[in-house]
Amino acid sequence: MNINAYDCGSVKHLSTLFKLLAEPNRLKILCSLGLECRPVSDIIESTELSQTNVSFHLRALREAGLVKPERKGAFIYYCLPDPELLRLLGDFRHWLEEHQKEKTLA
Amino acid sequence: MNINAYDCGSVKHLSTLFKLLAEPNRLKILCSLGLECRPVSDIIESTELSQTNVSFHLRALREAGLVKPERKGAFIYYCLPDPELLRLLGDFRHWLEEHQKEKTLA
DNA sequence: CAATCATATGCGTTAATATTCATATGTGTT
DNA sequence: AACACATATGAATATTAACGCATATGATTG
Repeated sequence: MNINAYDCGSVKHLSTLFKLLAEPNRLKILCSLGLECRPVSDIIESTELSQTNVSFHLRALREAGLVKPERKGAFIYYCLPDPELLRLLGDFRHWLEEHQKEKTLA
Repeated sequence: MNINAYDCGSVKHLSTLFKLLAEPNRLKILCSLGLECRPVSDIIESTELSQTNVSFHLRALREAGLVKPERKGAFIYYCLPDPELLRLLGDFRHWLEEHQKEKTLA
């Protein structure tokens, strides 16, 4: 039915993933986590976002399985269950840099 | 000032890129292009979107340099100037699949 | 078990983005 | 030059998502 040269698979899933990553504050949160597990209070501090806002974004990330909460006493630590994600982000960043170069050259 | 474990570089740029990719119809368009150059009419047909809408999204992609227009007579062909982008999309898709597995296992 | 701290949630407001409609521009054809 | 076709654009609307406030929940400490 479709004459696409390239199958992107479930566009829907990809797009929801990208939507999550497209929000600057969520990206900040992911980066502030890095490979470590950190309590929400740490994230609030390092991102300088409001508590409500951090919680809001963490929920989105959590529900998508991009971060995983773990209770430790009164604190809830969040981590990336799959740090591979950071590598992918790095790949994109790298691509962006190259891509910028080409654009300014052309 | 910042105790981030991981530097995601310019979050801003990454986020604008992801924002572009987060729109399902834009993704569709990119995939419908694949490695080929195609006139807008083709894109309209294969994505089944309205002409206006395709044009709208093409503009966004064009302004970001993700697609490049080239006039051929009355037609305007669009291509990916850097097909590497498709590979990155593939990486993400692949990651998503793996990630889903893990989630359902856990 | 009251008080306090960490985090989450419901709700209303606001801002951003997509979509459509009508119309404009640019190109090839007769 | 008039017409038909391909694509773009402006304005209005519709949809979606972010943010803050107030408050709820769950855990710890005295």
